[in-house]
Amino acid sequence: MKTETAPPFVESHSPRATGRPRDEGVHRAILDAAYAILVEVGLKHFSIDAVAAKANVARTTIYRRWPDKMQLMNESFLRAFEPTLEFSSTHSPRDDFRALVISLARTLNGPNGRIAASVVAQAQSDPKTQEMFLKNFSEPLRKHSTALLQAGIDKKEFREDLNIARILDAAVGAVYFRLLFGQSTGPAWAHQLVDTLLEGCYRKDGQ
Amino acid sequence: MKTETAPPFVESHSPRATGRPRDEGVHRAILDAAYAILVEVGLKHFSIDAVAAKANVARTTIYRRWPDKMQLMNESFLRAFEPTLEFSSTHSPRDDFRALVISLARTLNGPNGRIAASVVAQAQSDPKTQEMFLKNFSEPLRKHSTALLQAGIDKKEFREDLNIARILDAAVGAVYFRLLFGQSTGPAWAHQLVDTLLEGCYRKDGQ
Amino acid sequence: MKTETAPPFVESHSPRATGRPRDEGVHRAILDAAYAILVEVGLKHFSIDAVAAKANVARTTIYRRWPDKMQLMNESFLRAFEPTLEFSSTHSPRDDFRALVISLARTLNGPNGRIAASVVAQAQSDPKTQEMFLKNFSEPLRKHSTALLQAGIDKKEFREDLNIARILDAAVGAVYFRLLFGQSTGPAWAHQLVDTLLEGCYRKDGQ
Amino acid sequence: MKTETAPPFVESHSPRATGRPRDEGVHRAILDAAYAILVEVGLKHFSIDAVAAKANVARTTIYRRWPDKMQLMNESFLRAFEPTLEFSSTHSPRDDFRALVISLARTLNGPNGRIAASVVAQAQSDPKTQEMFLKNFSEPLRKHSTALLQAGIDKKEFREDLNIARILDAAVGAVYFRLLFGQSTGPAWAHQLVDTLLEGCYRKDGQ
DNA sequence: CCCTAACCGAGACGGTACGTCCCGTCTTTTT
DNA sequence: AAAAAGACGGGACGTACCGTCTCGGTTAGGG
Repeated sequence: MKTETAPPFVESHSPRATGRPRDEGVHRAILDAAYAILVEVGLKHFSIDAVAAKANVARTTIYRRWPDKMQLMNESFLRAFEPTLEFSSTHSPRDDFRALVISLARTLNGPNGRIAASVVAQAQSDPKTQEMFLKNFSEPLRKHSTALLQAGIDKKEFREDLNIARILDAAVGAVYFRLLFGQSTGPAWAHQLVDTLLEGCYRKDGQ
Repeated sequence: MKTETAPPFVESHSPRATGRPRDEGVHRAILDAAYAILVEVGLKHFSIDAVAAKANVARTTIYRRWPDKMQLMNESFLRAFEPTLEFSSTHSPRDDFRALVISLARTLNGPNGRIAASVVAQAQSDPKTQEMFLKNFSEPLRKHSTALLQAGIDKKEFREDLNIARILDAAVGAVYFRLLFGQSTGPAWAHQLVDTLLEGCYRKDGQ
Repeated sequence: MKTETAPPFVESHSPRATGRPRDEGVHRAILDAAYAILVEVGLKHFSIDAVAAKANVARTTIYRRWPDKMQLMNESFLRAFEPTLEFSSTHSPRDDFRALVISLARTLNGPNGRIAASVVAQAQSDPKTQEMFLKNFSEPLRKHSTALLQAGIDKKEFREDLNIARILDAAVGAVYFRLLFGQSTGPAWAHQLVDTLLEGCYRKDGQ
Repeated sequence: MKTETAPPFVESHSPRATGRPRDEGVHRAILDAAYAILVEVGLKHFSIDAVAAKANVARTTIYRRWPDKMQLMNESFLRAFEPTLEFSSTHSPRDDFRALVISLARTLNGPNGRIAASVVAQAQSDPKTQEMFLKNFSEPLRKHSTALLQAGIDKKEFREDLNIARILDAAVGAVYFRLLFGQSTGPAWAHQLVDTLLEGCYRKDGQ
């Protein structure tokens, strides 16, 4: 009877067994170009031709790595937001939550905001983009936030019956809505938002 | 250089005295077709050709009335949401607010939600669409909601220092975020959302 | 008194009932450009892009009129050879035949020869081209030649059992073979060819 | 005393003394694949990729041996027609000539005909192919045929002033023309052709 | 018996051209 | 004038091959 447990963390995609290896610089150049175009001239002028020209790369080279425009944009988005996912954890749940929301708001207030908005727009006509956004970006953040708020409950700081999911819907939704309609999500605004939301989180008794 | 853009809502003074008058039925047929296409096959396949074909109308006829694709979509959106703007007012501010949010959530949960999502997507590369959405749709709703919540404060039902604007950011943002990412905004969810938000609105004393 | 005879040669395809009529100058410009490219730089560099550029026309305009490269080339060929189909008829069958072969040889010896060679090449991977060549170019010429040689038989100038089809195979084949392999088909050569072929056509008796 | 066995002039046809020798089987596999593709799916789908796939060989391996597509096709053609060049010689010039033409017609009537037609097509945009065809295929056959007809003259079987070159132009041209336009060159047809041509070759006196 | 140069597979890369889909403008006839 | 029909210039799409260029892994012969 072979239990035959597969090795726990094997990367199944054997990276490169044969053939000329891909030029990593090209990869970077393309993503950089894609990022720059999205930020500078926007979604409407984001075309494979434009990216290829800006990256000094043949159009075919792009198609060799990404099946279409949308996938390229998705990866461009992911790369732009990868370093963003550093969550700081302190003692205080409310401070952590505040920091998290403000961090999100600040990020989306900068150039990366244009990328995120483009991705959201694209997601309206591309299920893959939608899925990517949720799975690779939204859910991790949500998972972390949930834990954070739960800690607040455990510490008796927040109400026991707090509906964590809705608080997060509200916080994240508010930030995105303003992003999508050209309204800044600066620190002052973000502070107000968090304060307002936290107000409903505390315990009614002696606080 | 004929700009020739007829205003969406005809002013009372008729500028032309001669020539064949515009067929009003054609106007409706086009908007109906635009609506149907957006709802049925989505933003990606929304093209002037498709609308013209579905409306049994020549492409020229569309361009005579709308300067481009985007304006047509905008008007299609406005028409779809015009009858939605019925606000019911009862005695209780909290019930009114609840009703309002649930009404918005329900509307966006139906076929009209696809239109709204398309408009939001388009707004990312078209300032005019953004402006239209804010001015003709978002602001009226916001104005009404603000009054509603203010009434709650005046009635001493809500905290005096309630940040109305942020509560609305949160409520509206949450609904749109879920709309944009394919998550339903059904009544149960909407109820939870409102309950959670209201929790932070009440006065701390005996309520 | 109007006898009202229907026009003898009505084109059944109602040419253009509605819509903006096609610009005939564009048609000419495209065919001219196609012709020039085939003659000057040859089949290998004959591309839709090149033709469009030379004709100062959008690529799409070409595709609106011809389904693909090959059909364009075919029409270019037909137009180049249309004025060639003037057959002169004198009293003497042998002179007529001689004139015909020499005429064909001379035509193919000039710039039009490059077009014809390109068409023959293309016919090897496109049945439509093959059919077009045979039906619109080869057969008319063959039909006329057959009549011509038959007249020679009727006049007792040629042998009664003359195999007209084979004589034509030989004459036409010889000209094309030389065309296809870069050997000139000048008048001297053509004369020799015809003389040689005619030698087998005469009656054996006192002639 | 130096033995100095260094070869005075290096033979050009032994370029490498070291390294892994080329696999002869690969050479055959490639040419077989090229032949098969040309015969089965035609010139249009004859691509290096297709040949490589069919031969189970890397594209590089092909390019190491042939500079480009055209040269590969040329060699494929030559190999296909190499064994064809067996000329049978009997006593009778007219029979030999007849046999020769029929043999050519029969060969081109079979699968090899597709190769030959492809080569002729390619020759229209590649001088090297043209030269190859003439030098390696056409001329040897022509040289042999010329000798054969000359023998007929010498034997007083054919006319003294017979224009051998034109007779050959006619015979070969006729066969190729039919090949290039999808008309069979079967034995019956070939017989008729030869008979017709021979008719003009005989002496006028008592034969 | 190992060294080494060439072979072989695989595939990246810069390119060219293809044929398609829309865009928004224009030109013409019919109503 | 409006309306239908469709030509036109143009931009971008994604695909198919071209011929060149690295790679890692394999074979023989020559030292």
